[in-house]
Parts: sequence; structure tokens; C-alpha cells
Amino acid sequence: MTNISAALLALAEPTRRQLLERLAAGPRTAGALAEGLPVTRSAVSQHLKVLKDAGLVADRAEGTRRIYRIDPQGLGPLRAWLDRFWSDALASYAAEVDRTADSKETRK
Amino acid sequence: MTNISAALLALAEPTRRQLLERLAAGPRTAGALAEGLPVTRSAVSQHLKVLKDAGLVADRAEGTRRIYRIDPQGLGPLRAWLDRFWSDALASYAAEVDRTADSKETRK
DNA sequence: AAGATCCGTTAGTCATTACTAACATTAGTT
DNA sequence: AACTAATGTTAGTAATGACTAACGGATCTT
Repeated sequence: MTNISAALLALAEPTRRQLLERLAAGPRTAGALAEGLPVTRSAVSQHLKVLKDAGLVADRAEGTRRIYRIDPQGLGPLRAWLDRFWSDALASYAAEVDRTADSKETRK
Repeated sequence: MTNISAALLALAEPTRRQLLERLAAGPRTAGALAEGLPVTRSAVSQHLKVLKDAGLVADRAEGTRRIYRIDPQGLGPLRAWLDRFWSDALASYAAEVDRTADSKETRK
């Protein structure tokens, strides 16, 4: 489905981003991905399912192991959405940059 | 801080994305942003706070109103992160595309 | 100065989600 | 066929997040 909402929801979780960043270096087995993480393999398995459902990773069975890799096609729509949003934001910002006289700015 | 984690967490919420997409068309007051949404102004106010803390929007006070606009600098780091991630994924994918002989693929 | 408007904040509730522990499943091994 | 290894799944719990309702604080109007 390559849903943007699902992709963003999946990326919002720190542990899942950690898994993806490990996978960006190359395919790994589920066990290798779980190593060193402060959570159980069970949690990792569930996170991988979320990433897979979001179209961000794909997996292939090899014996009793399961090798995961990043699915580039899942990231595509997200990148496209962010790019469109980015240019809209810049356009809106540029259009209003003149009239923002000198009112008090608030930024955290 | 322009934290990537905070930005992704903020973007993961549908209502917040809706607010951002309205703001991409131009600055709006908090009240105008709340109009038509199926949640109370209170909820909108809280969402705007999250977006502001994530560096995705900025606001300026004008009388009793508060005018929000998109903060392009907040989106920058997120875009950079996604781009780096994207190219890493492509490189990893290209490097492994040869040896994926004909094992059974699984995709949901 | 009193009231109205616009907005943020707090308290409390409900739904969602991330987690662990135990079990189920499949594929190799001896 | 029994055993082990690697992984997914389920049940139940704890933590997090989104929401409403009520309140508080400014600013403008009359």
C-alpha cells in the first residue's frame, strides 16, 4: 500500500529507526538486528512486522533464518510527500517574508 | 533543537499533518486552524504546541490572536536525514541485488 | 472598569502502543 | 525421530498519547 501515514507512524519509533539504520548498512537476520538492543527479540520481531507492513522493509527466508533488507520503494512516497511539503512551505514562507514587519517572534 | 525524533513524532499524527498542510497554504490564526476540524480548539492548541516544540511551526502574537506559520528550518534536518537514509538504502539495495538469486520473497 | 474575545493550560479519562514472558512453528542436525 | 536453533505469535501489563471540559491570562471594546 505504501501508505505515508503508516510509514511516518513506523518511523516515529526510536527502536524502529535504529533497526532501519542498521539495515541501511546492509541486510541482516532478525537475530543480528536484535543483538545489542535493550529490548527482547520478541519486541524486535514485532517492530519488524510494523516496518514490513509499512513497506519500509522486505524479508526473505533462508533456512530457519529470516534476512531483512530495506525496501527502497517504501521510502519513495514518503520522500515525495516530504519534498512537496517542503517546497510548499518554502513558497509560503517566501510569500510572507515581506509583511512580517517586526512583530514579536516566539520560538521555543 | 530541530530534533529529528521530535519532528517525526509530530508528523506521525494525522491531525497535526492536517494542520501543517493548511499552514502550507499560508499563515493562519489558531482559531482558523481549528475550524472544520472534528476536535476541540483545546486539542488543536495542544497539537500546535507539539509542532512548535518540534520546530515545524512558529507563531507570532497579533493582538489577542496568534498567527501560525510553517517553519522551513524545522523541516530541513528531517529532509536531510531522509535523503541520507534514502541514498544509503539505494546503495545497499544495489549492492545486494545480484546475489538475491531466487529465494522466496515475502511481502505483505 | 467591565465584559467579550481569543487562546493556552491543567486535570482527568480513554484508547493505543511498546513491552515481557510463554508458547507455537519451521528447518536443520545427529 | 528427537533435539536444537531461529523466529513469529499470543496474552497480558505498563506506559504513552490524544481527547474533552473547565479554568486562567491577555488584549481589545465600550
